[in-house]
Amino acid sequence: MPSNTAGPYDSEDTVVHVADLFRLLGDPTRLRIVLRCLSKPICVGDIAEQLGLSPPLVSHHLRLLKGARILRGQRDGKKIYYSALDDHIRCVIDDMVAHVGEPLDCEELG
Amino acid sequence: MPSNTAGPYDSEDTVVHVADLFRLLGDPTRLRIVLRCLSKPICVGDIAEQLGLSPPLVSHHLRLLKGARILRGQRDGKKIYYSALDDHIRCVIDDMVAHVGEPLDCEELG
DNA sequence: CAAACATTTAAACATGTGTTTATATGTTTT
DNA sequence: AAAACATATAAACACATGTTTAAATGTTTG
Repeated sequence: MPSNTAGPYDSEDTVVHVADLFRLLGDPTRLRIVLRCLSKPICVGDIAEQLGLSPPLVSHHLRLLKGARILRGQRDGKKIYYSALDDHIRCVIDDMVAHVGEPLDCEELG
Repeated sequence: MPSNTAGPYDSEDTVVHVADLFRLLGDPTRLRIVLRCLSKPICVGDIAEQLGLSPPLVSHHLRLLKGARILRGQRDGKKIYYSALDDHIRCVIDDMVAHVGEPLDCEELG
Protein backbone atom coordinates (compact mmCIF):
# COMPACT_ATOMS: atom_id res chain seq x y z
CA MET A 1 0.00 0.00 0.00
CA PRO A 2 1.24 3.50 -0.78
CA SER A 3 2.18 5.50 2.26
CA ASN A 4 1.07 8.92 1.02
CA THR A 5 -2.39 10.41 1.04
CA ALA A 6 -2.89 9.56 -2.58
CA GLY A 7 -5.88 7.91 -4.17
CA PRO A 8 -6.05 4.32 -5.28
CA TYR A 9 -4.35 4.88 -8.65
CA ASP A 10 -1.45 6.99 -7.49
CA SER A 11 1.14 4.29 -7.17
CA GLU A 12 3.91 5.65 -9.30
CA ASP A 13 4.41 2.43 -11.22
CA THR A 14 0.73 2.05 -11.96
CA VAL A 15 0.33 5.61 -13.18
CA VAL A 16 3.27 5.33 -15.54
CA HIS A 17 2.07 1.97 -16.80
CA VAL A 18 -1.48 3.14 -17.38
CA ALA A 19 -0.29 6.34 -19.03
CA ASP A 20 1.85 4.27 -21.33
CA LEU A 21 -1.17 2.29 -22.50
CA PHE A 22 -3.18 5.44 -23.07
CA ARG A 23 -0.29 6.98 -24.97
CA LEU A 24 -0.17 4.00 -27.30
CA LEU A 25 -3.87 4.39 -28.05
CA GLY A 26 -3.39 8.12 -28.49
CA ASP A 27 -1.96 8.00 -31.99
CA PRO A 28 -4.65 7.92 -34.71
CA THR A 29 -2.75 5.54 -36.94
CA ARG A 30 -2.04 3.17 -34.09
CA LEU A 31 -5.62 3.39 -32.83
CA ARG A 32 -6.88 2.51 -36.30
CA ILE A 33 -4.63 -0.53 -36.26
CA VAL A 34 -5.97 -1.59 -32.87
CA LEU A 35 -9.54 -1.14 -34.05
CA ARG A 36 -8.88 -3.44 -36.99
CA CYS A 37 -7.72 -6.14 -34.57
CA LEU A 38 -10.65 -5.91 -32.15
CA SER A 39 -13.35 -7.62 -34.16
CA LYS A 40 -11.30 -10.48 -35.55
CA PRO A 41 -7.65 -11.53 -35.96
CA ILE A 42 -6.04 -9.90 -38.96
CA CYS A 43 -2.60 -10.15 -40.52
CA VAL A 44 -0.11 -7.33 -41.06
CA GLY A 45 -0.54 -7.16 -44.82
CA ASP A 46 -4.31 -6.88 -44.63
CA ILE A 47 -4.11 -4.10 -42.05
CA ALA A 48 -1.64 -2.24 -44.23
CA GLU A 49 -3.80 -2.64 -47.31
CA GLN A 50 -7.07 -1.70 -45.63
CA LEU A 51 -5.62 1.38 -43.97
CA GLY A 52 -3.38 2.43 -46.83
CA LEU A 53 -0.20 2.15 -44.78
CA SER A 54 3.17 0.58 -45.51
CA PRO A 55 3.79 -2.86 -43.99
CA PRO A 56 6.89 -1.67 -42.11
CA LEU A 57 4.89 1.10 -40.46
CA VAL A 58 2.12 -1.29 -39.45
CA SER A 59 4.65 -3.79 -38.15
CA HIS A 60 6.39 -1.09 -36.14
CA HIS A 61 3.16 -0.11 -34.41
CA LEU A 62 2.13 -3.72 -33.88
CA ARG A 63 5.43 -4.35 -32.15
CA LEU A 64 4.71 -1.56 -29.66
CA LEU A 65 1.14 -2.75 -29.12
CA LYS A 66 2.27 -6.32 -28.57
CA GLY A 67 4.99 -5.20 -26.17
CA ALA A 68 2.39 -3.33 -24.13
CA ARG A 69 0.15 -6.39 -24.00
CA ILE A 70 -2.61 -4.65 -25.89
CA LEU A 71 -2.49 -7.04 -28.82
CA ARG A 72 -1.20 -10.53 -29.33
CA GLY A 73 0.03 -12.18 -32.50
CA GLN A 74 -0.07 -15.80 -33.54
CA ARG A 75 1.57 -17.12 -36.62
CA ASP A 76 -0.32 -19.17 -39.19
CA GLY A 77 1.95 -20.14 -42.04
CA LYS A 78 3.85 -17.09 -43.16
CA LYS A 79 1.19 -14.74 -41.91
CA ILE A 80 0.91 -13.49 -38.34
CA TYR A 81 -2.59 -12.71 -37.12
CA TYR A 82 -3.02 -10.01 -34.50
CA SER A 83 -5.95 -9.68 -32.10
CA ALA A 84 -6.85 -8.08 -28.77
CA LEU A 85 -5.10 -9.62 -25.79
CA ASP A 86 -8.24 -9.41 -23.63
CA ASP A 87 -11.55 -7.59 -23.34
CA HIS A 88 -10.35 -4.67 -21.22
CA ILE A 89 -9.08 -2.81 -24.26
CA ARG A 90 -12.48 -3.20 -25.86
CA CYS A 91 -14.15 -1.76 -22.74
CA VAL A 92 -11.74 1.15 -22.60
CA ILE A 93 -12.36 2.07 -26.20
CA ASP A 94 -16.12 1.62 -25.87
CA ASP A 95 -16.20 3.91 -22.84
CA MET A 96 -14.15 6.51 -24.62
CA VAL A 97 -16.38 6.39 -27.65
CA ALA A 98 -19.36 6.80 -25.34
CA HIS A 99 -17.62 9.82 -23.88
CA VAL A 100 -17.16 11.29 -27.32
CA GLY A 101 -20.82 10.56 -27.91
CA GLU A 102 -20.52 10.56 -31.66
CA PRO A 103 -22.99 8.42 -33.59
CA LEU A 104 -21.72 4.91 -34.08
CA ASP A 105 -23.29 1.61 -34.91
CA CYS A 106 -21.21 -0.78 -32.89
CA GLU A 107 -22.56 -4.05 -34.16
CA GLU A 108 -19.47 -6.10 -34.68
CA LEU A 109 -17.66 -5.27 -31.50
CA GLY A 110 -19.41 -7.47 -28.92
CA MET B 1 -20.61 9.21 -44.55
CA PRO B 2 -17.61 6.91 -44.78
CA SER B 3 -17.14 5.57 -48.26
CA ASN B 4 -14.85 2.68 -47.40
CA THR B 5 -15.59 -0.76 -46.03
CA ALA B 6 -14.39 0.18 -42.58
CA GLY B 7 -15.62 -1.11 -39.26
CA PRO B 8 -17.84 0.66 -36.75
CA TYR B 9 -15.24 3.04 -35.26
CA ASP B 10 -13.43 3.89 -38.43
CA SER B 11 -15.15 7.17 -39.09
CA GLU B 12 -12.15 9.41 -39.54
CA ASP B 13 -13.45 12.13 -37.27
CA THR B 14 -14.30 9.75 -34.46
CA VAL B 15 -10.96 7.98 -34.58
CA VAL B 16 -9.05 11.24 -34.41
CA HIS B 17 -11.25 12.53 -31.64
CA VAL B 18 -10.93 9.37 -29.54
CA ALA B 19 -7.19 9.20 -30.15
CA ASP B 20 -6.92 12.77 -28.98
CA LEU B 21 -8.55 11.89 -25.67
CA PHE B 22 -6.29 8.88 -25.19
CA ARG B 23 -3.26 11.00 -26.03
CA LEU B 24 -4.19 13.48 -23.33
CA LEU B 25 -4.40 10.68 -20.75
CA GLY B 26 -1.13 9.27 -22.06
CA ASP B 27 1.17 11.67 -20.28
CA PRO B 28 2.02 10.60 -16.71
CA THR B 29 1.95 14.12 -15.32
CA ARG B 30 -1.36 14.88 -16.97
CA LEU B 31 -2.82 11.55 -15.89
CA ARG B 32 -1.80 12.27 -12.30
CA ILE B 33 -3.61 15.58 -12.54
CA VAL B 34 -6.74 13.88 -13.86
CA LEU B 35 -6.60 11.29 -11.09
CA ARG B 36 -6.51 14.04 -8.49
CA CYS B 37 -9.70 15.46 -9.96
CA LEU B 38 -11.64 12.21 -10.09
CA SER B 39 -12.46 11.72 -6.43
CA LYS B 40 -13.39 15.29 -5.59
CA PRO B 41 -13.07 18.81 -7.05
CA ILE B 42 -9.66 20.31 -6.38
CA CYS B 43 -8.08 23.66 -7.16
CA VAL B 44 -4.96 24.33 -9.20
CA GLY B 45 -2.76 25.26 -6.26
CA ASP B 46 -3.60 22.11 -4.33
CA ILE B 47 -2.89 19.91 -7.32
CA ALA B 48 0.45 21.64 -7.83
CA GLU B 49 1.38 21.27 -4.18
CA GLN B 50 0.32 17.64 -3.85
CA LEU B 51 2.10 16.58 -7.04
CA GLY B 52 5.14 18.80 -6.59
CA LEU B 53 4.52 20.67 -9.84
CA SER B 54 4.58 24.35 -10.72
CA PRO B 55 1.17 26.07 -10.92
CA PRO B 56 1.77 27.19 -14.52
CA LEU B 57 2.46 23.63 -15.57
CA VAL B 58 -0.66 22.36 -13.84
CA SER B 59 -2.72 25.15 -15.33
CA HIS B 60 -1.38 24.39 -18.78
CA HIS B 61 -2.41 20.75 -18.55
CA LEU B 62 -5.78 21.63 -17.03
CA ARG B 63 -6.45 23.89 -19.98
CA LEU B 64 -5.91 21.01 -22.39
CA LEU B 65 -8.04 18.65 -20.30
CA LYS B 66 -10.82 21.19 -20.06
CA GLY B 67 -10.66 21.88 -23.77
CA ALA B 68 -11.05 18.17 -24.47
CA ARG B 69 -14.03 18.02 -22.13
CA ILE B 70 -12.33 15.58 -19.83
CA LEU B 71 -12.44 17.95 -16.89
CA ARG B 72 -14.54 20.95 -15.99
CA GLY B 73 -13.66 23.90 -13.81
CA GLN B 74 -15.92 26.03 -11.66
CA ARG B 75 -14.73 29.13 -9.89
CA ASP B 76 -15.26 29.64 -6.18
CA GLY B 77 -13.80 32.93 -5.08
CA LYS B 78 -10.31 33.21 -6.49
CA LYS B 79 -9.87 29.48 -6.69
CA ILE B 80 -11.07 27.32 -9.56
CA TYR B 81 -12.06 23.78 -8.71
CA TYR B 82 -11.59 21.10 -11.35
CA SER B 83 -13.46 17.81 -11.53
CA ALA B 84 -14.36 15.09 -14.02
CA LEU B 85 -16.84 16.18 -16.66
CA ASP B 86 -18.73 12.88 -16.51
CA ASP B 87 -18.34 9.26 -15.45
CA HIS B 88 -17.00 7.95 -18.75
CA ILE B 89 -13.49 9.05 -17.93
CA ARG B 90 -13.72 7.21 -14.63
CA CYS B 91 -14.81 4.05 -16.46
CA VAL B 92 -12.05 4.35 -19.02
CA ILE B 93 -9.39 4.70 -16.36
CA ASP B 94 -10.87 1.93 -14.22
CA ASP B 95 -10.90 -0.42 -17.19
CA MET B 96 -7.34 0.41 -18.04
CA VAL B 97 -6.21 -0.14 -14.48
CA ALA B 98 -8.00 -3.49 -14.57
CA HIS B 99 -6.09 -4.26 -17.72
CA VAL B 100 -2.82 -3.43 -16.00
CA GLY B 101 -3.88 -5.36 -12.92
CA GLU B 102 -3.95 -8.59 -14.88
CA PRO B 103 -1.65 -11.18 -13.32
CA LEU B 104 -0.30 -11.69 -16.82
CA ASP B 105 -0.31 -15.48 -16.61
CA CYS B 106 -1.00 -15.79 -20.29
CA GLU B 107 2.44 -15.56 -21.77
CA GLU B 108 1.48 -17.32 -24.94
CA LEU B 109 2.42 -14.45 -27.16
CA GLY B 110 3.38 -14.96 -30.78
C1' DC C 1 18.32 -25.52 -52.36
C1' DA C 2 16.55 -21.48 -54.32
C1' DA C 3 12.86 -18.31 -55.14
C1' DA C 4 8.87 -15.85 -53.53
C1' DC C 5 6.23 -14.11 -49.98
C1' DA C 6 5.21 -11.95 -45.13
C1' DT C 7 7.00 -9.64 -41.61
C1' DT C 8 10.59 -7.49 -39.01
C1' DT C 9 14.51 -4.52 -37.96
C1' DA C 10 17.43 -0.34 -38.19
C1' DA C 11 18.80 4.28 -39.17
C1' DA C 12 17.68 8.98 -40.84
C1' DC C 13 14.47 12.44 -40.91
C1' DA C 14 10.78 15.52 -39.58
C1' DT C 15 7.49 16.80 -36.41
C1' DG C 16 5.07 17.18 -32.16
C1' DT C 17 4.92 18.21 -27.34
C1' DG C 18 6.02 18.55 -22.30
C1' DT C 19 8.56 21.74 -19.45
C1' DT C 20 10.46 26.03 -17.94
C1' DT C 21 10.52 30.97 -17.41
C1' DA C 22 8.53 35.28 -17.43
C1' DT C 23 4.52 38.03 -17.81
C1' DA C 24 -0.43 38.90 -17.76
C1' DT C 25 -5.28 38.39 -16.29
C1' DG C 26 -8.73 38.03 -12.85
C1' DT C 27 -10.52 37.98 -7.93
C1' DT C 28 -10.82 39.27 -3.25
C1' DT C 29 -9.55 42.10 0.75
C1' DT C 30 -8.09 46.24 3.06
C1' DA D 1 -8.10 51.94 -5.67
C1' DA D 2 -4.16 49.32 -4.35
C1' DA D 3 -2.16 45.13 -2.72
C1' DA D 4 -2.11 40.22 -2.37
C1' DC D 5 -3.42 36.02 -4.01
C1' DA D 6 -4.85 32.34 -7.69
C1' DT D 7 -4.75 31.16 -12.16
C1' DA D 8 -3.80 31.81 -17.05
C1' DT D 9 -1.02 32.91 -21.15
C1' DA D 10 3.09 33.11 -24.29
C1' DA D 11 7.56 32.08 -26.04
C1' DA D 12 11.85 29.33 -25.88
C1' DC D 13 13.92 25.13 -25.05
C1' DA D 14 14.72 20.13 -24.85
C1' DC D 15 13.16 15.82 -25.70
C1' DA D 16 10.27 12.15 -27.51
C1' DT D 17 8.21 9.89 -31.34
C1' DG D 18 5.82 8.88 -35.85
C1' DT D 19 7.22 8.18 -40.61
C1' DT D 20 10.10 6.88 -44.41
C1' DT D 21 13.58 4.18 -46.65
C1' DA D 22 16.42 0.31 -47.16
C1' DA D 23 17.97 -4.04 -45.72
C1' DA D 24 17.31 -8.38 -43.12
C1' DT D 25 14.90 -12.34 -41.03
C1' DG D 26 11.83 -16.11 -41.22
C1' DT D 27 8.41 -19.17 -43.75
C1' DT D 28 6.57 -21.71 -47.43
C1' DT D 29 6.63 -23.52 -52.18
C1' DG D 30 8.75 -25.12 -56.76
